Amino acid sequence: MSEEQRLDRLTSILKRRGFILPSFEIYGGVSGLIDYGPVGARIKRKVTDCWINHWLNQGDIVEIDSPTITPEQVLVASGHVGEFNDLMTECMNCNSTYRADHLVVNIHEEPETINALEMNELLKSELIICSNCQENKWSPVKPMNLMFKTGIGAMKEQRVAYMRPETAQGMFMLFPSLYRHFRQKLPFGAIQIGRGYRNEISPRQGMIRLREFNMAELEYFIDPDNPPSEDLSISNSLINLIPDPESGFDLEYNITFEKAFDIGLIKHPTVASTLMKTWDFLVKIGIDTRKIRFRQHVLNEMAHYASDCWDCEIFGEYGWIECVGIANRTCHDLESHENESGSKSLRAWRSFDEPRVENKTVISPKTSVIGPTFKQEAGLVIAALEAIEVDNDWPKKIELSNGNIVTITSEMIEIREIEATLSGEWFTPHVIEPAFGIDRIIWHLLDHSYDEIERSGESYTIMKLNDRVSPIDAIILPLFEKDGMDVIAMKITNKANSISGVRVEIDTSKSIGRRYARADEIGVPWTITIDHISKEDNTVTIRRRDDQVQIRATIEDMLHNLADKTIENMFLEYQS
RNA sequence: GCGCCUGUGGUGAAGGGGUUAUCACCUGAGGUUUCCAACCUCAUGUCCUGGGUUCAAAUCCCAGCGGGCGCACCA
Repeated sequence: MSEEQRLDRLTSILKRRGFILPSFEIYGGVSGLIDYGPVGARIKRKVTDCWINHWLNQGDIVEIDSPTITPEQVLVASGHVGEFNDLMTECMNCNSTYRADHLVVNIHEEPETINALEMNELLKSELIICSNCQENKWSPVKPMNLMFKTGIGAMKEQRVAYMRPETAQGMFMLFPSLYRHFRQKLPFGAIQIGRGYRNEISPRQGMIRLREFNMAELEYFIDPDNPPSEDLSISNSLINLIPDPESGFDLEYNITFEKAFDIGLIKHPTVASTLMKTWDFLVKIGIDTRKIRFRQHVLNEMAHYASDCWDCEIFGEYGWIECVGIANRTCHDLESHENESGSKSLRAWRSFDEPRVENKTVISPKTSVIGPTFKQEAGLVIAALEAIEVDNDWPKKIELSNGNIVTITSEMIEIREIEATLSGEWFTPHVIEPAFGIDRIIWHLLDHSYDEIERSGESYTIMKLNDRVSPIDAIILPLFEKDGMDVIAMKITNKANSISGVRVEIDTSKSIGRRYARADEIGVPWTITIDHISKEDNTVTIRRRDDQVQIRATIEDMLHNLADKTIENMFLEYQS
């Protein structure tokens, strides 16, 4: 079997056996959209369930679910509307396409703020030449919208909206509710699994770059002055870490998370524990530990909201692919939403250890004088007085917010010493976010599990998925579909499926060897065979997929272990 | 978006301006004491879509759609 063709063989088996297929194929298909077939959808369900439990088990994290249709304002505040509407231009000589803001970066301070008309003018500058052909004949710029735009409302006056490019905004929208739910104590987090949408220019590489994809994100809200940390010494795995090349560290490390944090490679304690939990999850579902690495973003690669960022990359047929992004989004999102919406409920309260007593000198307006003097402008006068510095230089002229200048005399005010007791303060929480690309993770899970072996001169395929993520728990096989074996098999199937959390299927067609082969191909870890002896003594054979070892057990024991997910323990004397 | 290559049953391939398009595997029905893709009989095909050239197009040409690679893009 040639290694070069492995990707083709894997892709075709995924299609043939109902894991992953192109969407809308009878209409020609749409690039960047895929279907999970009957086998793939089961695996996806198992992976996402496992992910949800992984985080919920932490105790201070809850699950939420929010709409994919998102009003424009939300995405203006988050920065996506600006970021996702880049202007593109084309070289009229050689047809190369560029982002216009990248071209003018040397002649303009803030390229991202330029509008289309300005940009067309700037591109006429002789300084801007095509790096491909050295000409400077640029087409008029066109916006490249990476978000799917839609409108809320069926008739006129639609409110502009977009399909969400990430699930995270849902968690930020629910911050006030989460804050109450957790009885106003940080840290806490919210997770969400759902679809995200990006209208990619050119989706490529099978299911790696999709236009509609499954994301799983955690927003973990923390007090930046008191960031929670976990005991990193519980993990002694050596982790492949690639620091930012400009950070002054070596190019690559293989060290524990604890060590990486101690030497300052991972700077933030909560980021460090998030990296560790990300690693734990990937290992739990069966990603090959040798094919995981964490790469620190260089400063200018970081997203507009992030202050510290690591990618978790997994190696597969397409090379190293970013599958999880771990970012310290700081207070960016909550603060932006506070500014955009005017909401005051996006903050948390931090009590001081000791109440702070502050003595202040303030200008206290005498409203009994100011009122009759300034009449309807009195309110503006009081507001203006609050903003000026305290001194004893009266009378003085001050400017009101409506532009009028008024004279304030010492009779209108009183200079007073006041004592204020502050028991705490409001602040905007920081957010640590791991964002998992579920489709990319499932791709690599299948890639790492796909095993091609040779058996009696023929190639043989085993999908070595572990119990946690296998599409079904077991397949029930009557050796013959007669003599009562079919009846026993049906009984076992019904009984097993009535156990909560257990899913089995029955397969009666073709020879027993072929049925084993089919089960191996879709990654079923156990096959249960009913033969003539089963009728005599209620025993069946259990076959272990990965080494074809068989044991004999009673139906009762088998069902018991299936329910407890402990079939493996029945093979203890056959350790391979 | 641009350039090059490409599209034939579920999968993998062969062929190719002219009756009914070929093969293997898979799948379905039946048979066979059938424990690792055994065997026997039978069954199952929009040659990606649209337009053009032609007496005749799955085949040649053009466009679209899909796939691969390169450039650009991937906040």
